[in-house]
Amino acid sequence: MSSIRYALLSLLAREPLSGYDIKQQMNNRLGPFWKAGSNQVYPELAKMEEEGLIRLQGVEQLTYRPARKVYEITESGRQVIIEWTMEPGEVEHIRDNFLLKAYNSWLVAPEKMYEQLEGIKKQHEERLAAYLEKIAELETMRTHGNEQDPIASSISVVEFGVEYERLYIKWCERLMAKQQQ
Amino acid sequence: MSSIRYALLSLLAREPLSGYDIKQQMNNRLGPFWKAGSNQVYPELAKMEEEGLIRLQGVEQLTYRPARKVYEITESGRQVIIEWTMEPGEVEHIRDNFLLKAYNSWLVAPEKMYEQLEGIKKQHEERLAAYLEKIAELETMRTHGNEQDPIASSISVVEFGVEYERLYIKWCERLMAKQQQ
DNA sequence: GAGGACATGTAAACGGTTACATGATTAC
DNA sequence: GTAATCATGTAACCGTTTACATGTCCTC
Repeated sequence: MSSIRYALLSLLAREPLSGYDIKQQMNNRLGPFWKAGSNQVYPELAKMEEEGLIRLQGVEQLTYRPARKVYEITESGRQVIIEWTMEPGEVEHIRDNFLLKAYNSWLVAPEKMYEQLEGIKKQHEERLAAYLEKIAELETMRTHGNEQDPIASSISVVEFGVEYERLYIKWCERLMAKQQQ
Repeated sequence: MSSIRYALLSLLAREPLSGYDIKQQMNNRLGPFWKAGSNQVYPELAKMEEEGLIRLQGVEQLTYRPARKVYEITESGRQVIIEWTMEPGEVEHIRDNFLLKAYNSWLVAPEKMYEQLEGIKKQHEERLAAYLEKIAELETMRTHGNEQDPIASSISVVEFGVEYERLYIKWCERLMAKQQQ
């Protein structure tokens, strides 16, 4: 699938960015959705430039720092990402190690499992708070009544995250109650 | 993390199994949660046997077929999986390509996006039905009032799946409504 | 006679994570 | 003086996916 390529094009379809910007957007802002390391971002940008999907928009040079290379998407790159977005795909499977731990809960003392659940629940509560904040921020930037607004798409994705975290928290609470019976 | 090792031990903690059985359980029954290929299962079983985490319980030989090697967990393996289950861990990020497509929905015609959502929703509805069936099946096997019953743990995990699919379906419906505005 | 189930395994390719390397500036 | 930020990139490793290989039995 090489999903990293599509992730990069998805971001560049919105605005010109440098490799560093892309890493920041992925790891800080939309962190829990996708992540990427420099080793994936920089070589992939180089490949995509060769293939004409993106082009160097400009280079910002400060003497004491590596040149900041800002890329923009080309018409060809836009077509590729649009095609991919419309392409039908298979649903993927949930991959979460904590579910595997829950599958083993019968093996451990209920008090121990309760502690585990408490810790995981807390982490999901933090994520939930971060997503809600992110949505509030995005709402202020939104062009109302325009569903072709990229901000509206961003909000939809983060809303998924909100619902996911709420589900996870509720599920933890239900399991915690069971450990106390 | 080498989560494949923990997945194998989690299954073997419940009952003795062959490599083939394990693949079946992962890819058919609990499919959408974890998957594994033969290239992961067989070498990992061999390594775990060497390390004394599992042992060969017996070999069923039919002349016309490779010998069916059934493994059982050892006390040492049991300790390893219990330790891991109680070990605190970081929450993982959601990795789902369709969310990336939704992030790009502003790029495509609303009718096209509607079709995409319809297809994905359908797939999640099928999964939901399969999970509900699985739970009904598990409920009949359950030892009631015993939370140390492995079946109860299985049910909890599949219940997570149920809630996840319901969330996904609702989210698709909300987005579909937006495409029609 | 074609294809799937059973049952083990290997090989090659891909994708992702962690760590390394450089080097000046700024903040504590 | 220590650590973080900015900014590019490389190297080594690990885990996963897909395909290949063998061989018989059973069903359509």
